[in-house]
Amino acid sequence: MTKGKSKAGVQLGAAAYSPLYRQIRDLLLQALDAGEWRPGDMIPSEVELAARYSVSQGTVRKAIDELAAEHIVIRRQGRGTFVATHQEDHIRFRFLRLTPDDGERVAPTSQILFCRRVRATAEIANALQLTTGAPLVFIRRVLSFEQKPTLVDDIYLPGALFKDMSIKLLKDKPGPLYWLFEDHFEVSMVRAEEKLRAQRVDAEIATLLELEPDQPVLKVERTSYTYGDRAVELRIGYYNTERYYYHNSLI
Amino acid sequence: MTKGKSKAGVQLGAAAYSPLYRQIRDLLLQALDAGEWRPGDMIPSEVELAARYSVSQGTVRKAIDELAAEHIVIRRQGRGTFVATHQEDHIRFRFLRLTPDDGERVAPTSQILFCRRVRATAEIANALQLTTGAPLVFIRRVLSFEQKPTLVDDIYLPGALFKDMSIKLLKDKPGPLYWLFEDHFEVSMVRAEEKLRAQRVDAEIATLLELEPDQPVLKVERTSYTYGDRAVELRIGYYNTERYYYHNSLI
DNA sequence: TAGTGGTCTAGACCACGGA
DNA sequence: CCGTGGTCTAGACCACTAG
Repeated sequence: MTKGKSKAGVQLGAAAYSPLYRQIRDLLLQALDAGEWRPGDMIPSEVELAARYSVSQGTVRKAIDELAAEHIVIRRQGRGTFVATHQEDHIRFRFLRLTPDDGERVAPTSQILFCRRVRATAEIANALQLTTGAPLVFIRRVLSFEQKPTLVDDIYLPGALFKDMSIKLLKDKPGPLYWLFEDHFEVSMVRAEEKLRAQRVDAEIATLLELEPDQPVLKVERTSYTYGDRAVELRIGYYNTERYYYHNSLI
Repeated sequence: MTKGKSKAGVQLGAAAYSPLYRQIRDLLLQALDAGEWRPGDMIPSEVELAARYSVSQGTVRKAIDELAAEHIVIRRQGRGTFVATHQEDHIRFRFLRLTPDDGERVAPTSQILFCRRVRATAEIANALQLTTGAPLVFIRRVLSFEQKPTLVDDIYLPGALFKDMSIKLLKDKPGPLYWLFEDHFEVSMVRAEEKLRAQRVDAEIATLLELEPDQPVLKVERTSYTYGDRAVELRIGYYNTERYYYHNSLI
């Protein structure tokens, strides 16, 4: 791997050229996916990785730059590069966009209402790239800010990945749900797509959110993805936006 | 500027160290702000800029990389680097997040309802970093998808920057409003912050959106910024999300 | 074919954090 | 003090576009 003679040069045709640094990026992603380094771990230094893959440090650097831009990995000058975790507020609040009209952003408290096994409807199966009838875990919870229930989440997870999920497990583990997913199920949420709408709240959710019937709520449909762009969670949220708003940056 | 002896070395204290490539980035930003290159223009090549600022091509490259990441500039291999414009769908749909439940994403048609001069309330003045009572332009418009009114925008602009804004100008210029802003007022929108809530529609907006009274709508408060992180627009949008949703990516 | 951005390398030095 | 990531340079070559 000397003199700009890239690995890509070996590829047939010309369809799928990808630069060396992206190939390295993908190898790192595979290693992460395989659990070689876990959330919070330091990954090997740039020099080590360069040796391991027989490329220059600059190429490894560019590969890591991309992973850092996706928040899959976090660089800390003088210390090293670490696998991102949802324990850090930095990451956590990228997925929890509700922000108070006044006062500080604080972590909510979570109350698990149930954790059931169900079968995938056609719609859910489609979103999670499963077949209709596939086993699912179905969790409902309420998040409260300052003792006020503000958000109801209905969460659907592929049964195959979350085998021993239980209400006990959910109650034993404080902190963000995604931290439990990382730590206990080795499923790291890397990005998500959301669809937002304003809707009248239905009776059931209204009760949970202590709202009058027919009040407007923000409905948030989220599909979350792990390393290989694999969908591993479908989540329907109902947000009371009377004193909180959903924050978004257009960049 | 040879041998890693950075300009920053000259700075007093140590408070505000900024690497050379960021200083170059800021200089480019100043040039953009001054109108040296206009939206759609090609900026000088990396080699030229390197000569102009007496740094290596690699340093210019990194400066431009940052601007490209912010979508302020667009790189096109083999052609050059261009100042981004809101004419391109790529940029346009980053600011227009409404997406149909089914069917293709298409550009809406716009109907201007009025364009007035008003004075800033304390709240608006605060958002736009003006003083209370400062002159504003106040525009209301309706956006329709497939002849269905779907979105009402109330837009507040600093009068000083949009002196000859008029309903005639607004009606003469088709395409995105931000393109008019760029082209006629030399104000380029670079990023924005939004606050979203679900709300009952008020009577006035309901009529415009052809909705029953008290229907839920998505209220979107947007503050938009130009080059130097200067707020130059406040916009309150009311979205009918019955057949469209607001799309967001969590990355 | 010339000119642009894109990739890759090699090496020197800087800034930061912890032992 | 050392090891980490961060910056900067210089130079060679690749990929793409347009004339």
